[in-house]
Amino acid sequence: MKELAAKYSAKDVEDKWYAYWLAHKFFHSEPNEKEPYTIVIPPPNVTGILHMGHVLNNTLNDVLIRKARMDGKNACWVPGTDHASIATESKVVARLKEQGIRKEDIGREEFLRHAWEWKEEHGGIILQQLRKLGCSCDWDRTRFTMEPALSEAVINTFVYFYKKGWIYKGVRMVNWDPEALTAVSDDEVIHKDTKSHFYHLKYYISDGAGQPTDKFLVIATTRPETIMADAAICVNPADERHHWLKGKKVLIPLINKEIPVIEDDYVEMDFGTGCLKVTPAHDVHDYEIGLRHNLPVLDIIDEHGKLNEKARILVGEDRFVARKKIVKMLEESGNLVKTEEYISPVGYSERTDAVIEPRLSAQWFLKMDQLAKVALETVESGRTQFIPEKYVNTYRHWMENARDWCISRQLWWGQRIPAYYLPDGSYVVEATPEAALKAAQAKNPSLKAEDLHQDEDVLDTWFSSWLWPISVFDPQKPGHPDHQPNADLAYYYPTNDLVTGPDIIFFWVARMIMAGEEFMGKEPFSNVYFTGIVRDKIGRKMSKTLGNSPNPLDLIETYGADAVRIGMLLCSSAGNDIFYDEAQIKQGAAFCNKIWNSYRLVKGFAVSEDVKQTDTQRHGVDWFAAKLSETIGVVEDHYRKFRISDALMTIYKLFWDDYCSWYLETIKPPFGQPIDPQTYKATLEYFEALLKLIHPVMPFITEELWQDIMPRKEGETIMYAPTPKAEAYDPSILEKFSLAAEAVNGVRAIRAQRNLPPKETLPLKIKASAYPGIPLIEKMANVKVTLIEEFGDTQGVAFMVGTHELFVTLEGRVNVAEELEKSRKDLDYQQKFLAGVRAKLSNERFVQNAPAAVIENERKKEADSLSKIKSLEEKIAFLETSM
RNA sequence: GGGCGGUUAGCUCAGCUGGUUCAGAGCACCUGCCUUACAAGCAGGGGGUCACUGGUUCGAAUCCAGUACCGCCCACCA
Repeated sequence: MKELAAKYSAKDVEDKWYAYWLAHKFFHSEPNEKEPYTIVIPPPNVTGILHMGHVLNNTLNDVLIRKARMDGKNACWVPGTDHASIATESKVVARLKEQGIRKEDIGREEFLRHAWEWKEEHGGIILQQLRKLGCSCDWDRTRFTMEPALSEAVINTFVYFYKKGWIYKGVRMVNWDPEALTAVSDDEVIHKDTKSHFYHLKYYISDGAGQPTDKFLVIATTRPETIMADAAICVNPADERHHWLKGKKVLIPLINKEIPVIEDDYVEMDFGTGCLKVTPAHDVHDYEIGLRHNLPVLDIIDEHGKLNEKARILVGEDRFVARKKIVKMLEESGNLVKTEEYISPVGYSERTDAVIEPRLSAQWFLKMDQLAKVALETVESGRTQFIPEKYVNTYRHWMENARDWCISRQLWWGQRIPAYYLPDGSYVVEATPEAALKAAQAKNPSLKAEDLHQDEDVLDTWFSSWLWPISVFDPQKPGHPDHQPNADLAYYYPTNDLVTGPDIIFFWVARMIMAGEEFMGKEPFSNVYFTGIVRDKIGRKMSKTLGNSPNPLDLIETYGADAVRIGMLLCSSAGNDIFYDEAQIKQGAAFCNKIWNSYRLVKGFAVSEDVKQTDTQRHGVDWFAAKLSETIGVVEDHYRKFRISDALMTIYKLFWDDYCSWYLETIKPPFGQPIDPQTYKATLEYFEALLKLIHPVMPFITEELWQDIMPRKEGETIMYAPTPKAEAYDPSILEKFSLAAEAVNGVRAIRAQRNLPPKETLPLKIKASAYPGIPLIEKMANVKVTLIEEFGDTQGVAFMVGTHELFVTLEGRVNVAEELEKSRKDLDYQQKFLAGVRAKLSNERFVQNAPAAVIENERKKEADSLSKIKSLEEKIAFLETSM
């Protein structure tokens, strides 16, 4: 690099270095004798595109992995994508719909062909986008949850649990998504308070022959369209108001169907009317009551959420249309007593936002009790730590109440459940059709392959991603606890850190822990860092419909990847939602520019053997060495505690304030003059150390400049430069420097307040026999320092650094009245402060109870204050005489 | 309805087991500077009753209790 531009241009360097890193396989890891450091990526949806949440998450991952790499560990970041069953399938369905094709018409095979096509077209775009961000994933290890080996792992796992007796098929009330036409798990249902109505309906008592009498009871319901499926009316046996109903039968309005009145504790007496209509097919609790009382189940709503012929009326109507219509009909028939406004929690599908319909269907379940128990222990024992810790509570609560996991989905995109049905309706579960046939023939030797029919459902996506930390290394392992782990798995497992959002703590994190414990007997990661959710400036979630989500690639294009990374990290403490603001990215870009320009300065120094290092320069060099070591200690501590944004801010200030504003200004030779070799060498070394420190956060600009500091060989990279280590240093160096710096600040403040030109050298008197860093003060503050015993009777402005008194003489330019007023104010403050300290010291109980160090400190405060008061009084006296 | 977390400067947040002059940082803001690395900059500056109330203590932003508001998780009183 010959001429450095005045501004840093990210565009010119990012692609270049990323290509260089790839060409040299710097991201690739193989097991070796070094300590491994492993991260598996939270696999994004295969057809997804990069959003701000990904940027946050993957920036954090990349910072951790790059840091570990520079710390000398064998760092491996495994990337990949998730097939995302529902999300992908619904996208493919939508696309086919545009072409006028319905998936039912083309059949499974053909549909899957389209889906794979779609995956080939869109799959992996997001991984390309991660490259733009600078992510140092081991791309050779890229995995996909539905690639053959990983699918096999999923199937094996299913067979394993089935044979263990933990997977069972059962008819259950499931959360049915009438839009996606599949069952979803409890966790995929979002309850939202929704305005609805509470309809009070009259049910007339039957005369025993199916005719209404004039007596009736009143029930309250939010779902009048389901009355045709009522199997009973239920009252609490303790409810005296309803004792007269015992043994009676009532008639369902409109269809006049006779149903019994039953009694069950479940009914709350003081809710609604105390009479509950029991509709076993369309409500979970009602289903359970139905089981207890042996009630018939009548399912009147089809998979699309429309009333079927069993409803007898309103057949073919959508459930919500039917609701409106039936209310009208009930009103006309006189059965509607009243309608109340009512807000109740309604379940919505996480994916499609359709209102969930409780629906009875045959589904596959995985028992959770044992798995959850073990996985809870993993976290409670601290073998896996959550950052921040507060999520342990959430986790515990869920684990203690985990319900069996509904793992079947009525979809095609995914791993098909390896259950094979025999003509007699029984089934066998085996990993392959061949094995299934064998198992079937054991039951019935005459069976042939074509007699078997595989279950139509696929498995929940999470049933594959829970294996991720294992299967990416050794897909043979899941489902085979006795299988000897291959070399990769043995080396990389357990992984170190997982960075993910708290929204998938149950979906994914908890289940990975379960699978890890079950198949490996060991937790899948040591630490889980939960990020916050990225929100916009005013706190709204980023969403497509709101249009408040910027395209990260545009931002990278505009500001550079390093700037975007800084922008995301600046305000992201673990577990806190982060409020995205483009201003932060601008701040990142400004920092890039600052680094760039500091390098321009350093690189522009002419070095001459004939020049000797000055005292000031030596002072600066010694000081920064100490400062650097001190700060590295702080940074390491932040990293250990996963306080990434604090680590970043600490380095940011070290670079900007300490290195640029203090150090460089201190050692900078006069304009046009060369610098001595000793100082130059130190300056470059410090610069390089800073680059290394900040590299995990800003990979591109640091590589660009590191490569330019000195000639590097092909194949060298800052990526593998060791993290700078803190050296032992003398803390008094820092103390002395800060005394000097405070003197400089004091003079600068006086200059600024009084509008004194920076070019004018001012006389600075210090009342002391010695003061540290006088040459430095003279250079930085543009003053001429004299050490004196008394100020004498010259005019000027005094200030204090600690207990030292300093004085800028400004003969004839001092507004005595103003100075006097200011000094009196200071004196007043000091006297009050002293009074406070003395009150403390004269408090017997304080002196008795407080630790010695604290008392000692109060004494020192008292002494300091007294000395300040003394000099203020002297000053005031002097000023008064010169009025 | 149950649980968890939060409330500190205009904004986003630090402040670990109570005690250094503890009330902080970054950004934003104000003032003055085109000082030959950087105006994406330099120097200086203002700004907070630490949500509220009470308690514990010699001493509370920090510990305890209550109140208010905010957020998250869990939970289908039909």
